[in-house]
Amino acid sequence: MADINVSPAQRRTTSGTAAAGAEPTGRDPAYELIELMFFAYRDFVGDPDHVLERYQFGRAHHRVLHFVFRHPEIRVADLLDILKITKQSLARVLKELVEQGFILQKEGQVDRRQRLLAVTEKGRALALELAKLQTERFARAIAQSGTTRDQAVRFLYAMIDPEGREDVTRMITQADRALQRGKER
Amino acid sequence: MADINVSPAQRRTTSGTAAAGAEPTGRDPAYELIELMFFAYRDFVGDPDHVLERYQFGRAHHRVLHFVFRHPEIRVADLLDILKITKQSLARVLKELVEQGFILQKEGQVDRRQRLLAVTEKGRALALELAKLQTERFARAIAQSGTTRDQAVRFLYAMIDPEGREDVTRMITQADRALQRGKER
DNA sequence: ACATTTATGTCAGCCATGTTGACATATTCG
DNA sequence: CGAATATGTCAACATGGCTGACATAAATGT
Repeated sequence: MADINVSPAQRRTTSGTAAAGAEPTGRDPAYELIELMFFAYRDFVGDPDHVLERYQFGRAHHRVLHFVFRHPEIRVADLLDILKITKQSLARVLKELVEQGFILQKEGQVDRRQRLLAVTEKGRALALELAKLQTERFARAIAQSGTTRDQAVRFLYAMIDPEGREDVTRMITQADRALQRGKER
Repeated sequence: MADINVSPAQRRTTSGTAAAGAEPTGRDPAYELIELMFFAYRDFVGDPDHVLERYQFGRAHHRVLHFVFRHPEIRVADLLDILKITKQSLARVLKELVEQGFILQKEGQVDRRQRLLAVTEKGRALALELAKLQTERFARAIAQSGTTRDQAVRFLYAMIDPEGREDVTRMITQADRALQRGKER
């Protein structure tokens, strides 16, 4: 309650469309938003970064751990598809996560070529710890900015390429359901 | 007007505080927001990435070019301070930007140890092109999400570490003024 | 005036994480 | 059975961070 910050927006009078004598070549660049996005993301990933140092892990490990946590028994190919990296890149970090006991691989039951990935209890704990850090940042940001959670969701969603939105939506709801099933069991 | 998208938020009923029989260890992780932020940022930097390929530049070049564009005659030390990288890292990309005529360095008038950095006309053009791509993404996101620009600004601002906010605010307003002076001249 | 500090540059090497290309293995499928 | 698929692995390379050490020129303090 104490921390309603003075935001840069309060110093602004106009926004967007140039009223001054500029060329009519589209709209004014939104430098403020661009830079805020840059710094916001930097801090957003900064929290987990610090924790991951404990295990000599980097952001790549975080991403793998997070999405494996969110998609228990995910196939390697699907994980690659989410991360949009090559299997060689994945192999390096995945190897370390497996060796240190955060993730385990098991042979697929229906298709034995598959190496299904899932987090161990240790992996779950770390993934949760990192997610909570980021969740708290969002909670603070939402509260302090006077936005609603849904506004933030809609805004970030709309920042994604239109072609990719459907996939992301599907992915998220699917993960939510999978995690829900895990809890019930 | 045609493109009011169906956002993931519309499928949700509750949000945040767990009503189910979970442990009262803080709030539910905001996986949706976390992942949306990840994909939003990926696409946000993706646009410039494609353009930069033309010059064999990467994101590092983009960041340098952008902040030099925004802070004409910036000192090397100040640029390092904004980017939070080492001078050795900066040197590599800066060298290429100078060699290819996007940025020029001039000796400081008052303190001749300084190498003040500024974009050339070519550099300005590229920086503007990239900024416009990102601006369009924001404009779309704001329009389609039914947020206001100020809401977005306040939200992103509040995502930044509290300790860093003042600096960011100061930096942005200062850059705005510098750019304004440049226009008037 | 001279010693110190400051602003910047540079060399060398390391690390993390991405890439491509080629090839191996096991399994499934038509 | 042969082709396609899922995965793993080896080797080499690119990018962009990092540390440490050292060099130079200019400013600054006593």
